[in-house]
Amino acid sequence: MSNGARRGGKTTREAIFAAALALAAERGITATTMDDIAARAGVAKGSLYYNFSSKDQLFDALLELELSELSARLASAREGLRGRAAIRALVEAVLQAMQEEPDLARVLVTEIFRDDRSWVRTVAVAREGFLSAFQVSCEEAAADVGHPLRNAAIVSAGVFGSALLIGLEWLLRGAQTPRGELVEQVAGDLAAVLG
Amino acid sequence: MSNGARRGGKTTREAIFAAALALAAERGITATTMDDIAARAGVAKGSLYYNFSSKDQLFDALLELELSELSARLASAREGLRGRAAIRALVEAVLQAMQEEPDLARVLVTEIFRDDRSWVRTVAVAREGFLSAFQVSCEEAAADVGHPLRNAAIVSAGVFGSALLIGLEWLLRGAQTPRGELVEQVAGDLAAVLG
DNA sequence: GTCTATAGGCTGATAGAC
DNA sequence: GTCTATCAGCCTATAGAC
Repeated sequence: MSNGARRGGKTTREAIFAAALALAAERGITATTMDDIAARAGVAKGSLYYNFSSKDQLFDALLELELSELSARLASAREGLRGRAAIRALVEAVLQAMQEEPDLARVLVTEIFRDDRSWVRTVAVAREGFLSAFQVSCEEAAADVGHPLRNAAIVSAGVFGSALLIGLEWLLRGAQTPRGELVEQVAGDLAAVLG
Repeated sequence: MSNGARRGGKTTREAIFAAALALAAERGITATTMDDIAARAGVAKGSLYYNFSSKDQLFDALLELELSELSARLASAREGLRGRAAIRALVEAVLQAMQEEPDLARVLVTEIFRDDRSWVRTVAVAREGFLSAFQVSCEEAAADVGHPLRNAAIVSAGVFGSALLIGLEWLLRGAQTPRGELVEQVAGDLAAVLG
């Protein structure tokens, strides 16, 4: 087949990515072998090395693709909004992403704190992008209520951390409450509790 | 040597645990080999298998030990306190643990979301213990301000998540602000921002 | 572009001396 | 209890046919 071969509607590259992401979510990247990926993708191992120069490079490319899509989603969620409304939209976008791509969420959480891998830079850049989006909105929200932040970077990390664990707990419980409602409820509850 | 042999003040078992934890923090458990652990601990590989039946069992024992110590610390931090004061004490205890044992923090974060390992139950039990400590205090705090929680489990997960990412960001920036001050500041800032 | 076959290195685990 | 020596299996990566 010519470049961009298709298998059941997917290019070979896409099939490889899908298999690699699913397996990495199940057992972690290190424990995922090239044989596993080839088998799940329905291609031969040789095709993996035709499309990617190594296992590390495969996962670096996969993470870069997924992270750039995620960044775009967060950016568009915040578009046209500011302050508290923007924060709520960002949190809701995080929840939506976790719900729609739980495999990606799991891989990111387990890889985002590692610093010895070849894709550290890819992940670090994305992490900072997420946090800075939250930080801008947090500073706006604080200014809006006349309460300037002393430690904006740490506060926005806190908001991001809430969003992550709230998402995990929510998914664990079957994601019953609708996203918008959940964000509204929990934001109010957290403010009351932290006072 | 008789049972409980010592190497530089540590029993062999302790030396093995210390080496295993440090290596797992650097590269993850899967990527840490028994040869690495033996070399860093200054013992022969045979001694690893004399003290533990397998690599999985070694890490299960390590995590169980560390998690039970962590649980005890959180429980004693909350002792005699309720509501907001208890929440602040819990968050501060989390920050202290992350500061004093960054290796453990990193390993826990990366392993806590995996569900295919032999130590899942060990980690899951600890996770639920942490969250329920937060949940009790959150419900008290909410009741104290006449704002009953609609989703206590999710809200307490949110508080725990804040504590985790706040701790990471704080450590990343050199842990300059003293813990107590940081918790007080950030709790107020978060409440203002989330409104 | 995709396949099969195979090389070469590393890893978990065991056996047996001391 | 701790050591050294060694094995059997698995994993990344390459070579070459089609």
